Amino acid sequence: MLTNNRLVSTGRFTTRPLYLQVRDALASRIAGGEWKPNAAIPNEGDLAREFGVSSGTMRKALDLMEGERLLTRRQGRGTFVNDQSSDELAVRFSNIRAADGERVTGELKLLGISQASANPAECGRLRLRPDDKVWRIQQVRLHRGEPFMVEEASMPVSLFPGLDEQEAMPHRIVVLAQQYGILLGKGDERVSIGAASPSVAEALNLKAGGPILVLDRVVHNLDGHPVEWRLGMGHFADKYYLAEIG
Amino acid sequence: MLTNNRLVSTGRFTTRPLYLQVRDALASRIAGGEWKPNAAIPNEGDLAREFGVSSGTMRKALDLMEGERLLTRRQGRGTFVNDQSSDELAVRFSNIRAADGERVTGELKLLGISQASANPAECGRLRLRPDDKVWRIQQVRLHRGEPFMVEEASMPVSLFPGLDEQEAMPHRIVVLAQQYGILLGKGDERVSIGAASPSVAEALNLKAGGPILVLDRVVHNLDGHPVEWRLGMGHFADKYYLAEIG
DNA sequence: AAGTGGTCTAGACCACTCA
DNA sequence: GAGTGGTCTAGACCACTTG
Repeated sequence: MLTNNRLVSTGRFTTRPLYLQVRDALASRIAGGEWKPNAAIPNEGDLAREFGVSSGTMRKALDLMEGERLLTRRQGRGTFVNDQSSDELAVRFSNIRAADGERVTGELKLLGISQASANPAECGRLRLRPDDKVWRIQQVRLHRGEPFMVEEASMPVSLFPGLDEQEAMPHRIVVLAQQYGILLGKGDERVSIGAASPSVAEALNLKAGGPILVLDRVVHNLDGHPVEWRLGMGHFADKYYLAEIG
Repeated sequence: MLTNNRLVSTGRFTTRPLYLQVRDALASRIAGGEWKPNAAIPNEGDLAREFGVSSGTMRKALDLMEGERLLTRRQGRGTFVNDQSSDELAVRFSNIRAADGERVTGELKLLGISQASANPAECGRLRLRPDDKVWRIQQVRLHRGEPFMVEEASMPVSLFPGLDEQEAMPHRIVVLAQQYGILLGKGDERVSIGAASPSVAEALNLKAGGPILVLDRVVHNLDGHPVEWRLGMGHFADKYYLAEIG
């Protein structure tokens, strides 16, 4: 229970642990833009005093947020808000590697964007109802000038209002989410074998019907609600998909 | 610095943090079989007293080990050593799912096991030298009686001495590691498209040269050293590979 | 009621960074 | 030398499980 940056527990009912309430309050400062990317935030002691909790509790909240990739703490320097569009973090949902092990992100070319009512597949993957609206974005990803993956992304319009009116629309969901005050958590990606459709084959200079990898990815926010569904299709002749497991 | 379950810091040189020393000591009790799978271990206070640290420090060590999947803590009940061969944990490196989302582990059929000097590929993936010995194991994985994946695994003989003399050799690396006192950490898996070799095609009832998924996986111990390299090959017509990302 | 882990406190001291 | 996060202590109280 949170009132004016002061956290209280009624003592009568089971309350959300203090350190989680603190985390929520701090996270909303980041999401709301009150604390900007790369900015230093007050030190542990000051924050603890401000929220009326012990420094141990504040530390637990901050440690948790570091694990959620919202903050970076550096001994002797301070605590900083992570910039989700930094080189390091912007690629965290891209798991394609070149043969030499180097991460392949490539550049994106926008093919089209449109708005529609969610189809059954989108309803299932994004947990929407049939009358909910989605953005649909088609893109091609290039590596050294060569197209290697066709992408079809869907996002709830409710989360990204006015997306098509942006002059320079960012292509990465990570950057987009930061702009719209959405804190991203984990995603899951289904990798399977498919056959190149004529349009995919043409875009990637492949033989129609030939084998391709299909990357079916859903990215969630910190609460686990779907934010983006993306279908990626490519041959990945001299590339591989890298998963960390265990 | 650890002497007779008593942890001391010299104060003069930089020492490994206490909670990490405690973690190492507790982990070696599990690896060494002193604490058996599913057994309850002493409570926080008793352990803290035994090691001469505060309960906060002991808690930090225990929390860390819970994150490493060595322990499970349950409020009101106690702290328990995880059984790595339990249904829940034994499958943690298996990421194949059926079309309905159900995890597919299947049964393993052993085709052969042999010992050899590590080839260049094994040296690279397992960080061995050319004169190091490896076990090579060939298996086929069945789902509802149907073979769907051919597996070729390599493991350092130094980690698994006498492996071929076991009467009932366990197939899962997780179970094997627990028997040999190896604590597993994370793994990485490379997923790519390949073509079915004649032998693979025959084993799986596929067309030779047809597209298959190749799963190239290395499992490490808690220190990050490679324990097993496995190549899995299959078509996965009605299955997909699921990766958790972010 | 007894025992467990989970939360929370209010400090101390250390290691690191930077002006 | 001042300021930061990292480690560590020695408790208290709460929530949960079990006999």
